[in-house]
Amino acid sequence: MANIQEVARKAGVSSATVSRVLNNTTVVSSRTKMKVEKAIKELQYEPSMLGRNLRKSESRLLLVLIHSFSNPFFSKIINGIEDHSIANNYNILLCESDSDPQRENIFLNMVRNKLADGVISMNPAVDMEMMLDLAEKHSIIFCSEYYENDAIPYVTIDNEAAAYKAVKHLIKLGNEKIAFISYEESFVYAKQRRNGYERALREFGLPMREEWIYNAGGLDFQDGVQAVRKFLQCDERPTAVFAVSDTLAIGALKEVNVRGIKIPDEMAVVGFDNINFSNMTNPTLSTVSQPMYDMGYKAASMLIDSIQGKAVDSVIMDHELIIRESTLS
Amino acid sequence: MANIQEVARKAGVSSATVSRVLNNTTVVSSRTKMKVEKAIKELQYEPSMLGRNLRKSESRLLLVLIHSFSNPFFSKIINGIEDHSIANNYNILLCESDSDPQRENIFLNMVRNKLADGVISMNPAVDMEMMLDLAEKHSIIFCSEYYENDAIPYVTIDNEAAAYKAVKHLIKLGNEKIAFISYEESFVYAKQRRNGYERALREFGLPMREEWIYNAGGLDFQDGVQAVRKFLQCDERPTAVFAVSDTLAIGALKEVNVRGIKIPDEMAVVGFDNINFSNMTNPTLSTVSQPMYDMGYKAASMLIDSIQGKAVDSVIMDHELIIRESTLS
DNA sequence: GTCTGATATGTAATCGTTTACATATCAGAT
DNA sequence: ATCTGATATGTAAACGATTACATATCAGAC
Repeated sequence: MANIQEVARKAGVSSATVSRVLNNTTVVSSRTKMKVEKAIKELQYEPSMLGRNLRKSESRLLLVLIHSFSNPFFSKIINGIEDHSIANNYNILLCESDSDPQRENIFLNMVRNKLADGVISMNPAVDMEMMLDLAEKHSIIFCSEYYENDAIPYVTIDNEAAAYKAVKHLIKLGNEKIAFISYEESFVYAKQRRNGYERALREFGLPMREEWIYNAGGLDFQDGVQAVRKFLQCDERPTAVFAVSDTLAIGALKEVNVRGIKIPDEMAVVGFDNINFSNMTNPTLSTVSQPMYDMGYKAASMLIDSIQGKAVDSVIMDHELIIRESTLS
Repeated sequence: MANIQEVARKAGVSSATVSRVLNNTTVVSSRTKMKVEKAIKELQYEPSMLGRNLRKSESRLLLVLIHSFSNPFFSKIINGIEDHSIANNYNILLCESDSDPQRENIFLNMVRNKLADGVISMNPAVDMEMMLDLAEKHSIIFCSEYYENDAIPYVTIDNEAAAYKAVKHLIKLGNEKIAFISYEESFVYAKQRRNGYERALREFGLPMREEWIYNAGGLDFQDGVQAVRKFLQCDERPTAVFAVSDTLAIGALKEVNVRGIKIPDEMAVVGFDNINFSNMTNPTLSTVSQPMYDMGYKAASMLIDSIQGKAVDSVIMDHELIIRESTLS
């Protein structure tokens, strides 16, 4: 593979001039420019990013940490991240750290090792201390899940308000026994959603029972199925379920269907995230929609700003309650 | 940020020795080793991949091309790719080229520019000529979708046989009017699945009608919905549907449900891919399962072999027909 | 004919590693 | 005391770009 020196030799100029042609950085006379371009074509020269990256000491790669590919919630966010990154000549290194906790370390080493210029973390299970430490020398943005002080900028929604709105909607429909499918309340988003759930119940003077709260072991459909099985064993069977995630809600829907319980009359269900599927279930699922694409786009924009040394502020985006058949009589 | 020279100076050795300690490449006396490790710790030194990559002229990055994140079919494959890559000190650069055809060029430039050491393409819409050209100088593996000569190694399943098996299953259930939801028959996998469909019909002497074949405009749920609407307008209404993708089949299921048509008695449905969600629909979806994780794992293994100059052979993996409620009376 | 400033190009250092080759050191054999 | 071979370390040249600085060229003004 030809390098810049060979191109220079062939064109009868110096490598500096070739570089100038390549980057359009200074004026090069049109005659030399043509000579250089001819040489490039003849040698099928392609500039090496390795050389350029070393010299500029940047990789133009952004690390994106997610918990798991299998949750479709992330795909739209990633679309947003990717679009903005590519438009700014960055590329993304998508890393799933779910399966193996020590894998996270491998990934974060990439930014320490200059293989990535910055990080967008969407993984709520991330080691916060490590992130805080890393943030002192590198650019980090949280997306969706974040750390509850302003040490690291984030883009998210008001989870508490969204959950409150969802539960209030269930209450307005006449439900008084409302169950909650939670997940890992050490995660900020889960805790906030629970707070919203509790606030709504309190505000309307409704009972709050431990047995109506199921702490799922994961975010898979199957975990939602389990939750409903548990609820159906309660002495006082709940008449509505709010889940912190659509995947859980869809599993719940499934199990309610299987048991022949009528939705929403005997059991109303609301999820969270508005993933694609939520519109394809039977019945369709009411849910809270986050502006996923925009969140990703904004996070990427914030990260690139931060890499370039600009100050960035956290953002809280709008959410929306989407009412579908699972709460529509 | 400290570099290797500073570490060397601090430890009172040469940078070569530091490098040797770092890479465990030659024997270093335990006393020097300790000195070096102490210096590394004190300076909080982290070796720069940029320097290393340039020197070794490799990036240790694998480019993975997919059509779209939104099809969950890919997520398991990517898991397999990632696991094998990371175990071999590679990382993956996941690229979605759906939205923008010229984006593909940006991605493929990464391998020309040495930013990626090889490519796994799962994008059936990829520009084949460009890939063939690229394959002359770089390592490329196709996964799932491939090019029908052996110029570029691939890992896939026998799509024709799988489709045949699925349709035969519908026939055995007593269906004689079987519709087919296809998608872009310029894609090898779609064409092969159609061949399997047609072979089954022919073999059992069943009619094959143009109006029972719907060519979807995309792979979204909504496209499956459209397909069923079309089928229901036929003079002779089909009693079964085979779709080239679970996403299409799930859309079909949805629309059939909405119309109040009984599944599977009045309309049986079979999909393809066994995505997670296919088990959560109501009723659950019969489908063809591909060994997605293994396919990804194998593709990564083949690519790394190829990068290291080994010869690799294409692989055809096993598939399995999974029978669920949508074809179970 | 000299000077000035603008324009175009070349020179060489630099980014941070790895590694071929050279050299130093030392134990054990003679 | 010298030699040998093994072991440990150092020297310096890559890898392939970018860029500060120096220099060459030239048109126009005097």
